[in-house]
Amino acid sequence: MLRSSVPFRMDLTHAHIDSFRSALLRWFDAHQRALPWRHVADPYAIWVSEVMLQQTRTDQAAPYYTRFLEAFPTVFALAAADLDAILRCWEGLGYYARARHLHQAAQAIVRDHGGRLPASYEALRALPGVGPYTAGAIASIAFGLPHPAIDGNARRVLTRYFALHEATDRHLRRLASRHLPHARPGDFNQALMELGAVICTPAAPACGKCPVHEGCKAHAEGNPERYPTRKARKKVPHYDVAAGAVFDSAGRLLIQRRPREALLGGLWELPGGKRRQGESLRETCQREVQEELGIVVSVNELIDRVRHAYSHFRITLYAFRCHVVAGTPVSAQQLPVRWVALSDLADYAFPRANRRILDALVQAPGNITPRKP
DNA sequence: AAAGCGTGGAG
DNA sequence: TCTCCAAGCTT
Repeated sequence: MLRSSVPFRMDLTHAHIDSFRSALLRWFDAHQRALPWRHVADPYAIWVSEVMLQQTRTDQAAPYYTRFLEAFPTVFALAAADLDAILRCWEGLGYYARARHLHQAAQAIVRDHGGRLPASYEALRALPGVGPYTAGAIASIAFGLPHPAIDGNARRVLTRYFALHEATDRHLRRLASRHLPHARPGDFNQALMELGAVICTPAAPACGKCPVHEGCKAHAEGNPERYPTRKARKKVPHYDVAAGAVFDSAGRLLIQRRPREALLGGLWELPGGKRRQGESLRETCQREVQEELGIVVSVNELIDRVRHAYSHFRITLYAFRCHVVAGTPVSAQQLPVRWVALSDLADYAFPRANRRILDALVQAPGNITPRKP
C-alpha cells in the first residue's frame, strides 16, 4: 500500500537504501561543520536551535543561539520571562512570531509536561511554532525517534537524487522515512540537511565531492540545478515610508509598540507610515504622527534614508527630526507609547530599519540629551 | 490553499 | 544594484 504509492521502488532495494544512508552518514561523521548546537543533548536547546533555524541561515542563527541560551537557559526561565526580554534577544533575527510562539510553547510545556519537552512527534507538533519539520527534527535529534525532517536542503537533495519534478511534502517524508536508519535518525536527518547546505547547493552543486553522487539521477542527467522545481516569484511592491523621530523639550524620543500579531509584532518603532499619492515625505511624516498619536509636530531635517526589504515588500524609509508643537501623544490604536532617552534605546527591541535610524540619530551631532537642572 | 511573515549573504 | 533564498509555520 505504502510502497505502491512511491513511484521509484526500483531504487528502493534494501542494498541501495543501505548504501545511500551509510555513505551519507560516513560523510557526515567526517565532514559536518562545527556548529554550536552540534553534540547537544538537551531537548530544550535543540528546540531553540530548530526554531531559530526556520528560514534562517546557520551562520546568522549561531550567535543568537548562544546568547539566547545564556539569557534563558531552561524552559522554566523562558516560560517565566517577559516577552519584551525575549524580543530584545531576538532583535535582528526576523520572523518575530517565532519568539512569541517560543514563549507560549514554553509556558505550555511547563503547564502540561512538567517543564520537559514532550518526547513524541504528535505532542511536539501540538506546540505553537512547531510544524512538521521542527517536530521531526526534535523527535529524531533529541529523542532518537524515527521521524524524517524535511527542510529546504533535504527537499533539494531528495528531489535531485530521485529526479523528482513534482514531489509533495508527503511524498518526500515517506521517501526519507524509508531511508531512515533507526539507530541514528537524528544524524541521518542532519546529514541530509548538511549535504544540501554544503555540497548539494541550489547553484553550482559540488557533485564531485558528493558521497552519493553515483546513485544520483539528477547528476546522471547532467543538470542537477533544475531540481527542485521552483514556483514563480511574485514581484514585491515598494513603498516610500516616512517616520518621525519626535523629541520633547527634555530631548527624549517618542516610541510606540507595534501590535502583537502584526508584522514585526511586539517590537517598538518610530511613528510613521506610507507616503500617499501626491504627498511630500514631510507631509507624510506630519500626517502619520498626527493620525497615530494625535499630536502636531514640526518636521525638521532628514536624519537618514534607509532601504529595507521585508518578507513580502520593500521600502525606502525616510526619518525626520520632529518636535512637538501641540498635544500629548496618545496612541489611536491604544498601543503603548513611551518617551525614552537616547541612552536607553538598547532596552527596547526595534526592527532593523528603525535601528539603523536610531544608530544614525545617536551618532548625529546635536543629540546630546540636555542634563536635567 | 495561498498569502503573510525578516533579515542578510551570495552571485 | 537586483534576485534568490535560507534547518518553515500559521491562518
